[in-house]
Formats: sequence, structure tokens, C-alpha cells
Amino acid sequence: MPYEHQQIEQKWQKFWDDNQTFATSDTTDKPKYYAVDMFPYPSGQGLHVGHPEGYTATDIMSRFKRAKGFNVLHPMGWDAFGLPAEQYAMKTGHNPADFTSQNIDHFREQIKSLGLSYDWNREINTTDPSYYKWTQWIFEKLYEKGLAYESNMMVNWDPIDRVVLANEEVIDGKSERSGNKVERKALRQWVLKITAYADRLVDDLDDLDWPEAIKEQQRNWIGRSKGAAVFFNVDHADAKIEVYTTRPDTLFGATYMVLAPEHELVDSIVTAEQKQAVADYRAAIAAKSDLERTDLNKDKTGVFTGAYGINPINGEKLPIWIADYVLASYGTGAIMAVPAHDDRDFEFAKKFDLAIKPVIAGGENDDVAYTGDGVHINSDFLDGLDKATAIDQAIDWLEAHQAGHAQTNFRLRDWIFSRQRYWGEPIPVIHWEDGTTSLVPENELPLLLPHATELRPSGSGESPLANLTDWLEVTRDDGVKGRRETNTMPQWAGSSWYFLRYIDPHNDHQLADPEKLKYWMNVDLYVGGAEHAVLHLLYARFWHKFLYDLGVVPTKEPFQKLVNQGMILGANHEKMSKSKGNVVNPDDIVREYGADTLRVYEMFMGPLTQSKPWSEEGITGSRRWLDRVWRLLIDDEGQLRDHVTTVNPGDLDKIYHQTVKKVTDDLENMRFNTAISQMMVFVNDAYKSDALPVTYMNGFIQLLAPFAPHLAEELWVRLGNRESISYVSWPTYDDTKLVDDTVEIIFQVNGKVRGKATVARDINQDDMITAAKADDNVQNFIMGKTVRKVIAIPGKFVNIVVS
RNA sequence: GCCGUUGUGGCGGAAUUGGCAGACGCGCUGGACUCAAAAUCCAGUGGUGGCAACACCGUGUGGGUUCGACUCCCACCGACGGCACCA
Repeated sequence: MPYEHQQIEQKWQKFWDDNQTFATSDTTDKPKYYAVDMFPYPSGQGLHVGHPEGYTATDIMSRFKRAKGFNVLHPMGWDAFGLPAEQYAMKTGHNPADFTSQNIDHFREQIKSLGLSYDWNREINTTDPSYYKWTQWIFEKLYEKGLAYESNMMVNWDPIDRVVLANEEVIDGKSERSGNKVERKALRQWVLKITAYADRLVDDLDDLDWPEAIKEQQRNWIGRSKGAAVFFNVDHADAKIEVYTTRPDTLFGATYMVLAPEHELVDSIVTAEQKQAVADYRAAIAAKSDLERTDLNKDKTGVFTGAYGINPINGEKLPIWIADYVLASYGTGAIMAVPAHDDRDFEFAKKFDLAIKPVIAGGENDDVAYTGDGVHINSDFLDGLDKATAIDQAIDWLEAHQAGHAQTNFRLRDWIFSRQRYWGEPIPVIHWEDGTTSLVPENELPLLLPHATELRPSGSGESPLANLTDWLEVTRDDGVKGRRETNTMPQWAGSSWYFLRYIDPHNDHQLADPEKLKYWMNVDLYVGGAEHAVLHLLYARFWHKFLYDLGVVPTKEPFQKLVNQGMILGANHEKMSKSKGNVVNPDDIVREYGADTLRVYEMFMGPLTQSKPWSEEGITGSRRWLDRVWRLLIDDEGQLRDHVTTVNPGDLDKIYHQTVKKVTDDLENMRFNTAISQMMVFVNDAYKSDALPVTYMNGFIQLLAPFAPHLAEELWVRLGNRESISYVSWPTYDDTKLVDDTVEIIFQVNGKVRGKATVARDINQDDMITAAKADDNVQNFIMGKTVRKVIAIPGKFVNIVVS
């Protein structure tokens, strides 16, 4: 009887369901292990072959840890708010809730067909009111703590989808999602003060077991920079300009100043003669998109305001310019320019013929700014100092003369949290006609998203909720009328805390029980794509730290260990896409080869973290191996083969114990590909053996079970064991079985292998050297030469150095 | 431009601490089984030379350290990802 994957996989999936094999208890004295997948957006496309990769990895770890005696929490859920559903609803006239629910059913069915050991009792859905009640609750807490505020902001506006995008969602001036060109537009927005947590978000990265690349991306994104604020008086005016600089040591080299065109002081300092030029320049800048101001335009522009600033350190008059290479949104929107030692200032100074004054020795070349370290010159009390010392002394001087102070700045901006969309969590706020704003009372949460049969753009830039009058308009007991907030939350909201809800998914009076949170947090393993390096992972860390400050969660960080799975590419080494025709549908693979084959193949392709191309031959190879495992134990009639026996002739002792050790070690380190290859070696050896000791076969099937759980359950029973392998304790190995009495040592001459010999394991150095010198081929290479040195490592090799 | 990752047979990849490069799989070649084929089982398979023993070359390139380097150091080249006037 051949290996019939369909029948076997259905049988065991039903068994796990019927027996609630993977339902997780909160009350146990076992150590815990919490493994989470980045939950998917249930798109209409269904599952992609990339999904099972990460899911299989966490599933293998979960099954392994169960067998190792851990209480494992391994849940799944749906990140189900999002723009595609809204767009589809607008097109078809359906409600997003209805087909989102269909999509979820489809996703769940597909995921279940992969044999993943989720506790489905804990399934969560961000669009479920009992879930988003708590998303809204967190928002209210942020509001109460002053971390959620309204602001008129220049936002990234997608004019076609009519949505506001976060900076992170804009790539090369286009919407990451729609590809539409993004414009600047001023809109009232809800903003979360993530910058209040900037320092902690940088500092706490150090203790996390995350890929260095991701940590570095977050550090760069937050962009902490240390420098100084310096105050410049404006000549003949009652105004003071504050600039930010990381190089206060070059203050003596400042030759001009620049304000961002939007800077609030521009109007008050501009001279009559320059008024028109400045107005023209600002008008020209306002018409430009962000893309045109940055990426497309490397050529510097600007105009002189006619005003002068006074350098506090030496009283020099510096012309004040406006230029768009200075950003209003960073620092104070004003800089002191030191063209001798800053590339951008240098370029600007060259173009507009401004003075260049070196204050650091080392810049011999007049064609570029010298940005390196060196001895300070032309700098009065800083002369002769190096960069670090000069920075410290300059700051001391500024502080002593009330002309400035040390200052830390961040690139990170506050998080624009509102979207002009229907299909998101309603922001639980009411704007009253008396001008006040209030939260929806906590006991009235969740504020339900009203059911809408037909979604239409409001046309005003507001979300479609603005059309739903019944929902929109409210009246207070005292007769004052109000209007609900029509903005909804971004998709990042629900995904910023979902891993907490799995811990206590049905709690209706708390986000989650603190005792349960204390037991389960942190997440021990979090697996997902690297595309979430700064978006989701930064927001989730921010909310988590906020909840930590509130005392809601017991840990400072949510995810102790993060692993990014690599991408599965098409067979042509390119990213899978419909247009390239290289998409592989997991349903087809599961049907034709089975979920176990898909799992084994995706884990065997290469290291989890690496991108690797799909191969049709590869998947058949994995299937062939599972067939081989089946045939090793089961004969053509479907009976256990006779050579599976209780006697042990000993020929598999070493390879069996080696395999247990290697697979165990590899699993601890998530090296799934090499674990599988070791099991292949074992099977190859087992095929050559006349007798297969049943204890070894049991142990091998246990090693296989995390990878190919259905097949393993089936063979486990056929080997005469009681049903269900999931909680049988993991096999152990015997160190003494790993070593032979004899070892093969190699003989080298000048580091090249010239011979080998099998010798007793405990041979001493002298005997090894004697054996080496006696070797015929070694003789050929040392004869007639002087032996300079002999290196002998017992049990490994002898190296004879001759000349 | 800056930051990060990475480079090994025809292909995916292994080599955990500086110690036999290429485990395992795919592909290919040969053999067994078969009327034949497929499937399966067994064996071989980095390149060059040689009947062979074996020799020489070989981990992106060029140098270096070392008895010994895929592994460590320096310089460079290519691929991928991120950031990109952040003062």
C-alpha cells in the first residue's frame, strides 16, 4: 500500500480537531513557550506559498517544545481591517464585513489543511467588535494621557484612493499600496505621540534577540542624534533664531544661516527689498510635491532674506537665507551653515557664492567639504582640539553664556493615526457643537462601526462614515448636538496588540487577565516577513511600552525573539507575481503532494531566514523522501514490515544517536534544513540495515513528527503505539554511542592532505607522528626534505612542515 | 552617497570552535529489476590530467596573518534589502 497523503492528512486533522489536541491550558506548572506568527490580512487571493513557510517554522517549534515538556501557546488570527476590502466594497456595492468574513473562512480552511497545531479556540479577528472594543480602549487611554491629539497636518494624500498615508507607507513619492502619486495636503488628523517614547524605543532594542538588520533599521528610523541648540540674535530686529547642529565645534566656521521656507520667522525678518523674491520662492516651493523637493531635485535653491543673524560665539554677522534643503519638520527648521565642513552647505555656498571658512585642519581639497575629524583652527578657544573635545567645550561655552545647550533630536515623527476610510476601527470621539471634544464613555465601548449597505466617498476628504447621518449625529442630555469622529484607525492599530489578546481572547471586562499575561508574556518566538521591520514592529513596541506604563502588561517589550523568514521566489529566482506567471498555489501542492511534503520541502529548501527559489523538482524530491520513509516501515500490503523488530544488532546505534542529537540541536537553533538532511542520512542507513529496532523507529518518527505531523501520527500508530504523538516526550541520545573505539586521522604535509589512517581513538601524539611518517605517500613528500615542525592533534590530524 | 545582508559544483544548499571543502537533496551517468518503460533499489558524480595509485587547480577578486583560511585581517568587485538634503 502506497503512502496516501490525502486520506492520512484528513484523518489526523479530524483527530486533532475532535480531541482538541492543541487546546492550551493556562493552569499548569509546566514552563511556557509562546510562539506567534504575524497574522495575515485575509485577502481575496487566498494563501500564498510564502505563508506556510513562517507558519511551518513556528509550528515545528511548537510541536518540538510540547514534546520537550513545555506548555505551548500557538494561536492564529486575522488582521482583517484594511483598504482592499473597502475598495472592493465600493466597486461591488457590498459591505466589507460580509466578504471579509468569507475570506477569513477560506483562509482558515487553507491554513487548517496545512496541519498547523493552532489552538483555534483563541482565534481573534481585529474587525470583531469584542476585539476592537479594546483597540478603542487603548486609544482612549492614549488620549487621556495626552498621547493622542488632533492637529492640522500636512499629510501624504493619495488623491485617487482619497486616503492619508503615513510616511512609512510612501515609497518614492508613491503609495506603497496603490502606487498612486502622493500629494501634500493639510488635514485635521489624529496623531499619536510616539516621539515621547523615542529614547526608550532605541535603548531597549539592545536586549532583544532580533536580527541585527532589523534593529539597525529601527535605530535609523528613529534617528536619534546628539548635538546642540544654538541661539542667534537677528541683527536690528527683536528676534531670535534657534538652530540645531550636531557640530557646535564648527561654530566659528559658520558663514551664513538658512531657514526652512515655512519657518515662522521668515515674514518678520525679511527686508523690504527681498520681500518679493522671498514670496516668489515660497510660492514655488509650496507647489512642489515632497518628491520634487527631495528625490528629484538634487540641485539646491534658495533666496536671501536681507536679514543677518549674529553668531553668538564671535559676534559675526551672517546672512540669513531661506532654502528648501532645510526641512521645517526636523529640528527647529533652521540651521547655521558651515560650508567648509558640511557637504550640503558647501554645495549651496558654491552655488550662491557664499563665504567658506575652514575651522578644521585636514581639508586640503577645495572641491569638497571636509567632514572628518582633525585639529581645530581659526576657532579661538577651540584651536588645537579634536572633534569630540571641541564639541564638549563648545556646548560648555554655549551653556555658560546662555547661547545654547546640549540637545537630542529624532528623525522619528509623531504617528498620524487617522484614515479617511470606512473599514477601520471607529475612533471613539465626539465633536460637540459647543467646540468641545469628548471620548465615548468606556462603558459604551465598543463604538460599533455602523453597517453600511452602500459605501460612497464623502467627497469632502472625510471617510464614507460622513454619509451615515443616523450614526454620525448625536445629541447630549442637555440638548447640545455633536458629530462623531469620521476618521477611523489605520490597519496598524489592531495589529499593535493582538498577541496580548490571544492570551485571554474571550475576556469582556479586561484587555486580558494580568495573571495570564504574567504567565505568558513575552512572546518567545515571533516569525514574519522583514517588510514589517519599522512599521508594525515599531508601533507594537510603542503601544506595548505605553501599556507597560499603565500597568496593563508586565513586560517592557513584546517580542523577545524575532525571526524574519526569507521570501520564496519563483523558479526563475524572481519575486512571485501574477504578471511573471511564476506563482505557486499552496492548495495545488497540498492536493497533489500533501501538506507534509509542502512543510518538509519549505523547510528543506534552505535556511529559514534566506530567500530561495521554488523548484518543482525540489518538491517531488521531498515527496519521494516521505514515500521512502513510508516504505521503510510499511510493505505493499499495508502491513508493518517484518524487519521492524525488537532485537538490536547494533549497526544503527551510532547513526541513531547522532541523528537524535543533531535534530535536537538543530531544532533548538531553528536549523530545519540540516535537521531534515540528518534524518535523510538516517533513513539511507536504515535502508541498508537488515533489522530495524522498533525503539529506534519510534524515536525517528518522533523526530519527524514536528516536520511531517500527519505521516508521523499514522506511522506512530502502525508501529503499535497509542494514538497521538504530540505530547510523547522527546527522544534522548546516549553520548557514549556517538564515538567509536577507532577514528580516522589525516596526515598532512605542509597543510595538504597526503594520507589517512584508522587508529585507536586514544592514540598518543608520538604514535600518531610515527604512523604519519610511515605512510607511503607522506614519505614521498618528506623524503630528502628537512622537517621543520610537526603539529599533531590527537584523534584528528598530523601536519608535518617541511622545507 | 550612507547603513545592513550576501557571494561555495550544472541547481538549492552543508561545513556549530581556524583543522579532510562540497553533507543532504535535485539533476546527470551507469547497474539491478522489467518484454519494454515508469516507479523502485544500488553505485558514481567540483574541474583538469592519468588505466590506476595519485597529482595539480578550486569557496566573488587582489593582498595579508597562520603549520593550516569558505572561516580571521586589509583593499576592491557584484547581487539583494533599507535609508536618502534629518544639519
